[in-house]
Amino acid sequence: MPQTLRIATWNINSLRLRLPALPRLIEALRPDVICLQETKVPDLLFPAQAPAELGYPHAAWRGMKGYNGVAILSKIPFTANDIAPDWCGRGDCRHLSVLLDLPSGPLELHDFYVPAGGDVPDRVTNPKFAHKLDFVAEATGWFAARAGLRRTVLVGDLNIAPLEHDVWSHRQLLDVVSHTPVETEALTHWLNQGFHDALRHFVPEDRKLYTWWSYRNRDWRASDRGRRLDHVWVSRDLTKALRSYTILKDARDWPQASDHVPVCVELDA
DNA sequence: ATGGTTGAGCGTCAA
Repeated sequence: MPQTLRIATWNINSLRLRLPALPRLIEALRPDVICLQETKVPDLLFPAQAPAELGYPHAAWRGMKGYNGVAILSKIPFTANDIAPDWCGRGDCRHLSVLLDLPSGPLELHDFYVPAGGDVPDRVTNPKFAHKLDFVAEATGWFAARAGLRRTVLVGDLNIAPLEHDVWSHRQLLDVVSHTPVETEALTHWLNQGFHDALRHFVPEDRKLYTWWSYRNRDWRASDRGRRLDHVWVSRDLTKALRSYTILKDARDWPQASDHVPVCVELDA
């Protein structure tokens, strides 16, 4: 009887503001591990007692003032896995990795928050777009150098919707940051360094699938101009262990909702 | 082409 493991990922867009929403996520998804992005809280101001109070006694965080920030909350013990570089040398708190201490052996977990990239999809005139492409290229190279990836799960807000049906209108978004060919090709190249797209494992590529809806729509559900920016990837050896997925679309209607909704994948671990 | 909204934290900047 294999033990199942549920890993959730959510761009919480301010941990302190949306801490009251975490019990709803937990009730709905019952995750063993929660990976958060855009915590927007410096490490010294992180509510250190909150994870244990929520039933997640093992926690790690990497944050800064105002922007970015990632955190991992876990029911399962883990050890820090500080093996990655300081991406693009910026110290900007976009990645955290741990080794989950499972009965079947350690499982390597990566929580990423990829730069959004600004508004103009041009690396020459827009330094934020250059940073995004450089970040993805550096991450791709780093995983490429670790050939033979196994027992590894990568989650997070990757800020790129790679497939045609990961956006509401492929044609209208080809020039919009998050869905430009240079980004979607770069993300696919990163994925191909030993990973399998766990959400598209369950949902055929010709079906629309979103995890984010802009705040800038009066009725997000009616207009449904979504994008799939949040991802769960597993190393190829874990493909056969995938059991189910949930995109918690209802969370987009929670009070003071994040513009991203939680995503959860269950696998035999 | 533009604007639309939210968060951090008090200027605008980032998304």
